[in-house]
Amino acid sequence: MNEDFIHKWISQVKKGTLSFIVLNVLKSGKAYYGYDLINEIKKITEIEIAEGTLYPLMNRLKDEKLIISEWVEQESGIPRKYYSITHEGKNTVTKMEEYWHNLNQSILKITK
Amino acid sequence: MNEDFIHKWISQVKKGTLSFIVLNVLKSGKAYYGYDLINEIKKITEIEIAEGTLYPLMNRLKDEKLIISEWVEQESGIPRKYYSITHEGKNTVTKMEEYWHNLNQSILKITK
DNA sequence: AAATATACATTGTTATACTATGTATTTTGT
DNA sequence: ACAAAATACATAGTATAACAATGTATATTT
Repeated sequence: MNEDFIHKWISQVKKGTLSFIVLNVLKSGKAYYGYDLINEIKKITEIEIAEGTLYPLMNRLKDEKLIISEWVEQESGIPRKYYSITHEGKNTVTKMEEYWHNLNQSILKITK
Repeated sequence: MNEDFIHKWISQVKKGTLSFIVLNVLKSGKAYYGYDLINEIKKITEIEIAEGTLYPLMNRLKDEKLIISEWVEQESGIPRKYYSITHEGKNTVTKMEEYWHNLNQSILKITK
Protein backbone atom coordinates (compact mmCIF):
# COMPACT_ATOMS: atom_id res chain seq x y z
CA MET A 1 0.00 0.00 0.00
CA ASN A 2 1.87 3.00 -1.37
CA GLU A 3 5.20 1.28 -0.92
CA ASP A 4 5.86 2.37 -4.47
CA PHE A 5 5.39 6.06 -3.67
CA ILE A 6 7.73 5.83 -0.69
CA HIS A 7 10.28 3.98 -2.79
CA LYS A 8 10.24 6.66 -5.48
CA TRP A 9 10.38 9.36 -2.83
CA ILE A 10 13.49 7.87 -1.21
CA SER A 11 15.14 7.79 -4.62
CA GLN A 12 14.41 11.49 -5.03
CA VAL A 13 15.69 12.35 -1.56
CA LYS A 14 18.96 10.70 -2.47
CA LYS A 15 19.43 13.19 -5.27
CA GLY A 16 21.90 15.65 -3.86
CA THR A 17 22.20 13.72 -0.62
CA LEU A 18 24.58 11.18 -2.10
CA SER A 19 27.12 13.73 -3.34
CA PHE A 20 26.99 15.30 0.12
CA ILE A 21 27.61 11.95 1.79
CA VAL A 22 30.47 10.99 -0.53
CA LEU A 23 32.26 14.32 -0.02
CA ASN A 24 31.85 13.96 3.72
CA VAL A 25 33.46 10.53 3.71
CA LEU A 26 36.39 11.91 1.70
CA LYS A 27 36.58 15.06 3.84
CA SER A 28 39.19 13.63 6.23
CA GLY A 29 41.69 13.47 3.37
CA LYS A 30 41.88 9.68 3.19
CA ALA A 31 41.63 8.26 -0.34
CA TYR A 32 38.94 5.70 -1.17
CA TYR A 33 38.26 3.66 -4.30
CA GLY A 34 34.76 3.30 -5.66
CA TYR A 35 33.85 -0.16 -4.52
CA ASP A 36 35.24 0.63 -1.09
CA LEU A 37 33.20 3.83 -0.85
CA ILE A 38 29.98 1.93 -1.53
CA ASN A 39 30.71 -0.49 1.30
CA GLU A 40 31.98 2.17 3.69
CA ILE A 41 28.87 4.30 3.19
CA LYS A 42 26.63 1.27 3.59
CA LYS A 43 28.39 0.41 6.83
CA ILE A 44 28.18 3.90 8.34
CA THR A 45 24.79 5.07 7.05
CA GLU A 46 22.93 1.95 5.93
CA ILE A 47 22.39 3.72 2.61
CA GLU A 48 22.98 1.52 -0.43
CA ILE A 49 24.45 3.24 -3.46
CA ALA A 50 24.15 1.34 -6.74
CA GLU A 51 27.35 1.08 -8.77
CA GLY A 52 25.52 2.66 -11.67
CA THR A 53 24.94 5.64 -9.39
CA LEU A 54 28.37 5.94 -7.83
CA TYR A 55 30.67 5.91 -10.85
CA PRO A 56 28.85 8.65 -12.78
CA LEU A 57 28.64 10.61 -9.52
CA MET A 58 32.41 10.40 -9.01
CA ASN A 59 32.97 11.61 -12.55
CA ARG A 60 30.71 14.58 -11.96
CA LEU A 61 32.56 15.49 -8.77
CA LYS A 62 35.82 15.19 -10.68
CA ASP A 63 34.55 17.43 -13.49
CA GLU A 64 33.66 20.00 -10.85
CA LYS A 65 37.21 19.68 -9.43
CA LEU A 66 35.90 18.70 -6.01
CA ILE A 67 37.84 15.44 -6.07
CA ILE A 68 40.79 14.00 -7.99
CA SER A 69 41.43 10.39 -8.96
CA GLU A 70 44.47 8.21 -9.41
CA TRP A 71 44.85 4.67 -10.72
CA VAL A 72 46.76 2.42 -8.34
CA GLU A 73 48.06 -0.97 -9.51
CA GLN A 74 47.54 -3.81 -7.07
CA GLU A 75 50.00 -6.66 -6.39
CA SER A 76 47.11 -8.95 -7.08
CA GLY A 77 43.79 -8.22 -8.68
CA ILE A 78 42.30 -5.39 -10.68
CA PRO A 79 43.82 -1.87 -10.47
CA ARG A 80 41.84 0.51 -8.31
CA LYS A 81 40.95 4.12 -8.97
CA TYR A 82 41.46 6.06 -5.75
CA TYR A 83 39.56 9.28 -5.16
CA SER A 84 40.56 12.09 -2.81
CA ILE A 85 39.07 15.46 -1.99
CA THR A 86 40.52 18.78 -3.21
CA HIS A 87 40.79 22.08 -1.39
CA GLU A 88 37.79 23.30 -3.36
CA GLY A 89 35.93 20.15 -2.40
CA LYS A 90 36.50 20.87 1.27
CA ASN A 91 35.18 24.42 0.91
CA THR A 92 32.16 23.13 -0.95
CA VAL A 93 31.30 20.46 1.58
CA THR A 94 31.40 23.08 4.33
CA LYS A 95 28.82 25.17 2.50
CA MET A 96 26.70 22.09 1.92
CA GLU A 97 26.78 21.34 5.63
CA GLU A 98 25.46 24.80 6.40
CA TYR A 99 22.57 24.39 4.00
CA TRP A 100 21.75 20.92 5.25
CA HIS A 101 21.75 22.09 8.85
CA ASN A 102 19.32 24.92 8.08
CA LEU A 103 17.11 22.63 6.01
CA ASN A 104 16.90 20.10 8.80
CA GLN A 105 16.06 22.78 11.35
CA SER A 106 13.22 23.93 9.10
CA ILE A 107 11.94 20.40 8.70
CA LEU A 108 12.10 19.77 12.42
CA LYS A 109 9.96 22.89 12.87
CA ILE A 110 7.14 21.57 10.68
CA THR A 111 7.30 17.86 11.52
CA LYS A 112 6.44 18.38 15.14
CA MET B 1 33.59 30.37 -7.00
CA ASN B 2 31.51 27.19 -7.38
CA GLU B 3 28.36 29.04 -6.50
CA ASP B 4 26.89 27.33 -9.52
CA PHE B 5 27.60 23.84 -8.19
CA ILE B 6 26.06 24.69 -4.81
CA HIS B 7 23.03 26.19 -6.54
CA LYS B 8 22.46 23.05 -8.61
CA TRP B 9 23.03 20.91 -5.54
CA ILE B 10 20.39 22.75 -3.53
CA SER B 11 17.94 22.24 -6.38
CA GLN B 12 18.63 18.51 -6.26
CA VAL B 13 18.26 18.33 -2.49
CA LYS B 14 14.84 19.91 -2.85
CA LYS B 15 13.73 16.95 -4.95
CA GLY B 16 11.78 14.83 -2.56
CA THR B 17 12.11 17.36 0.23
CA LEU B 18 9.33 19.56 -1.13
CA SER B 19 6.68 16.84 -1.18
CA PHE B 20 7.68 15.98 2.38
CA ILE B 21 7.37 19.61 3.47
CA VAL B 22 4.00 20.13 1.77
CA LEU B 23 2.52 17.00 3.33
CA ASN B 24 3.80 18.08 6.73
CA VAL B 25 2.11 21.47 6.45
CA LEU B 26 -1.17 19.78 5.50
CA LYS B 27 -0.73 17.13 8.21
CA SER B 28 -2.73 19.03 10.82
CA GLY B 29 -5.85 18.68 8.68
CA LYS B 30 -6.22 22.35 7.81
CA ALA B 31 -6.86 23.07 4.13
CA TYR B 32 -4.53 25.35 2.19
CA TYR B 33 -4.70 26.75 -1.33
CA GLY B 34 -1.63 26.75 -3.55
CA TYR B 35 -0.56 30.36 -3.32
CA ASP B 36 -1.06 30.27 0.41
CA LEU B 37 1.06 27.13 0.77
CA ILE B 38 3.96 28.81 -1.02
CA ASN B 39 3.85 31.76 1.37
CA GLU B 40 3.28 29.62 4.45
CA ILE B 41 6.24 27.40 3.64
CA LYS B 42 8.41 30.41 2.88
CA LYS B 43 7.46 31.95 6.22
CA ILE B 44 8.13 28.82 8.27
CA THR B 45 11.13 27.37 6.46
CA GLU B 46 12.56 30.19 4.32
CA ILE B 47 12.35 27.76 1.42
CA GLU B 48 10.99 29.32 -1.77
CA ILE B 49 8.90 27.05 -3.96
CA ALA B 50 8.35 28.24 -7.53
CA GLU B 51 4.75 28.14 -8.72
CA GLY B 52 5.84 26.00 -11.64
CA THR B 53 7.06 23.52 -9.01
CA LEU B 54 4.12 23.59 -6.64
CA TYR B 55 1.17 23.08 -8.95
CA PRO B 56 2.53 19.98 -10.72
CA LEU B 57 3.58 18.69 -7.29
CA MET B 58 0.05 19.08 -5.91
CA ASN B 59 -1.33 17.20 -8.93
CA ARG B 60 1.11 14.36 -8.33
CA LEU B 61 0.13 14.14 -4.67
CA LYS B 62 -3.51 14.12 -5.76
CA ASP B 63 -2.88 11.33 -8.29
CA GLU B 64 -1.29 9.34 -5.49
CA LYS B 65 -4.39 9.99 -3.36
CA LEU B 66 -2.34 11.59 -0.60
CA ILE B 67 -4.34 14.81 -0.85
CA ILE B 68 -7.71 15.92 -2.24
CA SER B 69 -8.67 19.29 -3.69
CA GLU B 70 -11.79 21.41 -3.81
CA TRP B 71 -12.58 24.65 -5.64
CA VAL B 72 -13.92 27.34 -3.36
CA GLU B 73 -15.56 30.47 -4.80
CA GLN B 74 -14.56 33.74 -3.14
CA GLU B 75 -16.86 36.67 -2.42
CA SER B 76 -14.29 38.73 -4.22
CA GLY B 77 -11.42 37.67 -6.42
CA ILE B 78 -10.38 34.48 -8.16
CA PRO B 79 -11.70 31.11 -6.92
CA ARG B 80 -9.20 29.14 -4.87
CA LYS B 81 -8.41 25.47 -5.03
CA TYR B 82 -8.07 24.17 -1.47
CA TYR B 83 -6.00 21.08 -0.74
CA SER B 84 -6.30 18.79 2.27
CA ILE B 85 -4.54 15.62 3.34
CA THR B 86 -6.13 12.17 3.19
CA HIS B 87 -5.84 9.30 5.62
CA GLU B 88 -3.39 7.66 3.27
CA GLY B 89 -1.45 10.91 3.11
CA LYS B 90 -1.08 10.93 6.87
CA ASN B 91 0.21 7.36 6.90
CA THR B 92 2.66 8.19 4.16
CA VAL B 93 4.02 11.30 5.83
CA THR B 94 4.65 9.28 8.98
CA LYS B 95 6.79 6.82 7.03
CA MET B 96 8.62 9.70 5.37
CA GLU B 97 9.38 11.17 8.76
CA GLU B 98 10.97 7.91 9.89
CA TYR B 99 13.19 7.77 6.83
CA TRP B 100 14.18 11.41 7.14
CA HIS B 101 15.05 10.99 10.80
CA ASN B 102 17.30 8.03 10.07
CA LEU B 103 18.92 9.79 7.12
CA ASN B 104 19.69 12.83 9.24
CA GLN B 105 21.16 10.70 12.01
CA SER B 106 23.43 9.07 9.45
CA ILE B 107 24.51 12.40 8.06
CA LEU B 108 25.22 13.76 11.52
CA LYS B 109 27.46 10.74 12.07
CA ILE B 110 29.64 11.50 9.05
CA THR B 111 29.62 15.30 9.10
CA LYS B 112 31.33 15.55 12.46
C1' DA C 1 34.24 -26.28 -12.36
C1' DA C 2 30.83 -23.09 -10.92
C1' DA C 3 29.43 -19.45 -8.18
C1' DT C 4 30.34 -15.42 -5.72
C1' DA C 5 32.90 -11.27 -4.73
C1' DT C 6 35.79 -7.64 -6.33
C1' DA C 7 36.30 -3.54 -9.40
C1' DC C 8 35.40 -0.56 -13.06
C1' DA C 9 32.09 1.51 -16.58
C1' DT C 10 28.09 2.82 -19.90
C1' DT C 11 23.24 3.07 -21.74
C1' DG C 12 18.52 3.95 -21.30
C1' DT C 13 14.59 5.13 -18.28
C1' DT C 14 12.18 7.78 -14.99
C1' DA C 15 11.11 11.50 -11.80
C1' DT C 16 11.16 16.16 -10.42
C1' DA C 17 12.74 21.14 -9.77
C1' DC C 18 12.87 25.27 -12.29
C1' DT C 19 12.49 28.89 -15.95
C1' DA C 20 9.53 30.93 -18.94
C1' DT C 21 5.20 31.88 -20.33
C1' DG C 22 0.18 32.49 -20.20
C1' DT C 23 -4.58 33.93 -18.25
C1' DA C 24 -7.30 36.82 -15.23
C1' DT C 25 -8.62 39.57 -11.07
C1' DT C 26 -7.63 42.74 -7.26
C1' DT C 27 -5.01 45.95 -4.69
C1' DT C 28 -1.54 49.50 -4.11
C1' DG C 29 1.15 53.49 -5.46
C1' DT C 30 1.61 57.98 -7.68
C1' DA D 1 -7.26 57.56 -13.37
C1' DC D 2 -3.54 54.76 -14.79
C1' DA D 3 0.34 51.72 -13.99
C1' DA D 4 2.44 48.45 -11.30
C1' DA D 5 2.41 44.85 -8.18
C1' DA D 6 0.21 41.19 -5.88
C1' DT D 7 -2.98 37.39 -6.03
C1' DA D 8 -4.17 32.82 -8.05
C1' DC D 9 -4.21 29.30 -11.18
C1' DA D 10 -1.74 26.45 -14.95
C1' DT D 11 1.38 24.28 -18.73
C1' DA D 12 5.59 23.39 -21.76
C1' DG D 13 10.28 22.66 -22.14
C1' DT D 14 14.94 21.84 -20.03
C1' DA D 15 18.35 19.91 -16.97
C1' DT D 16 19.83 16.80 -13.53
C1' DA D 17 20.56 12.58 -11.11
C1' DA D 18 19.25 7.83 -9.25
C1' DC D 19 18.76 3.30 -10.79
C1' DA D 20 18.20 -1.06 -13.43
C1' DA D 21 20.37 -3.56 -16.78
C1' DT D 22 24.28 -4.84 -18.98
C1' DG D 23 29.20 -5.49 -19.96
C1' DT D 24 34.31 -6.54 -19.01
C1' DA D 25 37.74 -8.86 -16.24
C1' DT D 26 40.16 -10.92 -12.14
C1' DA D 27 40.25 -13.39 -7.61
C1' DT D 28 38.29 -16.17 -4.16
C1' DT D 29 35.23 -19.52 -2.28
C1' DT D 30 32.43 -23.77 -2.47
